Amino acid sequence: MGRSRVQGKHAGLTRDQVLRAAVRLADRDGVESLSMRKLARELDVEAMTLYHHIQNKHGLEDAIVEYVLAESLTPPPASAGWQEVVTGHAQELHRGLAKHPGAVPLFATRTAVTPRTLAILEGLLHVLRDAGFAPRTALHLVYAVAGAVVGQHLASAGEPPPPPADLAGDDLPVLTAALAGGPVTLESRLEFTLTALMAGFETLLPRTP
Amino acid sequence: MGRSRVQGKHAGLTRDQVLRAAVRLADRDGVESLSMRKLARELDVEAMTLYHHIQNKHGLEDAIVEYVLAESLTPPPASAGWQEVVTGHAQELHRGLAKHPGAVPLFATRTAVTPRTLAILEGLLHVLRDAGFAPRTALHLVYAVAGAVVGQHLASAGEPPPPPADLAGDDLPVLTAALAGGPVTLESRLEFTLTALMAGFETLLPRTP
DNA sequence: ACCTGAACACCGTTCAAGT
DNA sequence: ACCTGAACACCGTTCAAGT
Repeated sequence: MGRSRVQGKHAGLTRDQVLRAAVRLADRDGVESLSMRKLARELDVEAMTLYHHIQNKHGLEDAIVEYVLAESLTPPPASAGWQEVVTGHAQELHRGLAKHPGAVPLFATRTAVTPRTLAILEGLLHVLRDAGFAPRTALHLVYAVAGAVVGQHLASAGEPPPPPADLAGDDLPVLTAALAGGPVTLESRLEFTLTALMAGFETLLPRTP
Repeated sequence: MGRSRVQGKHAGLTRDQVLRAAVRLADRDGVESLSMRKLARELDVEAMTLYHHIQNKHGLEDAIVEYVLAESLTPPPASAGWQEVVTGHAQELHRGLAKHPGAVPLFATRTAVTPRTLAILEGLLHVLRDAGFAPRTALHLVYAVAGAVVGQHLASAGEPPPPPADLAGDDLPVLTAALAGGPVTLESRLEFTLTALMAGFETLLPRTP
């Protein structure tokens, strides 16, 4: 709002426009096919122009991850139970990745450490510590949940989920039985993993009967 | 052993040599910098020669994943407790990834469904079913473990593990406390995650006192 | 059969130059 | 300040040709 922009030729390409276009392209065609030149074309600009808004391609990838996280994660409510807070965080992360499937592979290699994500992390740790977890245990717990969510997304980000049911024949009876109810979906895998993790976390807590 | 190789010029580049060189280069420089041309140079051969042994770069990446898994995973002992079998499998996967850090990012996008990996999966499912898990639950369990191991490896495959201790100041007291004992390592994160998962799995089993 | 070389359509990024 | 165009050093892959 209010930036006067009558200097050059196209005038006024913002970093935010660049990032939004990058996320859109990644979601449409996949990150691996996202190139500086293609992104520039999409923005009706020369490729070199982008370097005024981001450092380089690495920086663009980091920024995409930060963008998705900023859009998805909210500070945890300080007055809720730790189970609620942790599963809520997992769900936010899950929805963010589901909304931006093209960005998922970037979560494999890049990490976004921003003031905002650090503040959210601190919020989670605070709730967990108040619930009785030691600070370091709480940090491990958050890493475990985040790693599980990202890990399950990545596992289904590749090719279409391999339906090895046909290959099975009679050699793989238990696998065949397991797949009889249809292919295992990302959602069901994620729900199972988080349920198991949460149940496991409970056992780490000192008894409070 | 025994293949006569006196036909062309260099004579006798095998697929296995190609794969070994690819894994070595990936571990040395990272997958993202692994190129057909570089790999060919390493093997003292023209880039196009590689296409006689692999379909294309995609195929090479799949083959690297298969190579690492074949090297790391063994069929589970049929006569061991399910806890032993599952944690053993997780450890094999962990060691394989630790031995080939350059290949780790590939596990994010590619999946290796070979007769061998399917047989190992069936072995795991068999043990779990005998232990009282429903086939589909067993499959979810294996996916949860594999996703956790890969997820934790990926989380630390990126940049040097972010040491946000200094950024913390006084705004992030619980995080600062959590990091007081030094940075959280891949090993400790993995151990915590697997311990929590295993504890969670126990609660899914019908009581057998 | 196995390997080569030139060629095509791309990349990310630097640098000097334009307005 | 912001944007451009040419240039450099790369890519993966096709294709026709060599032995």
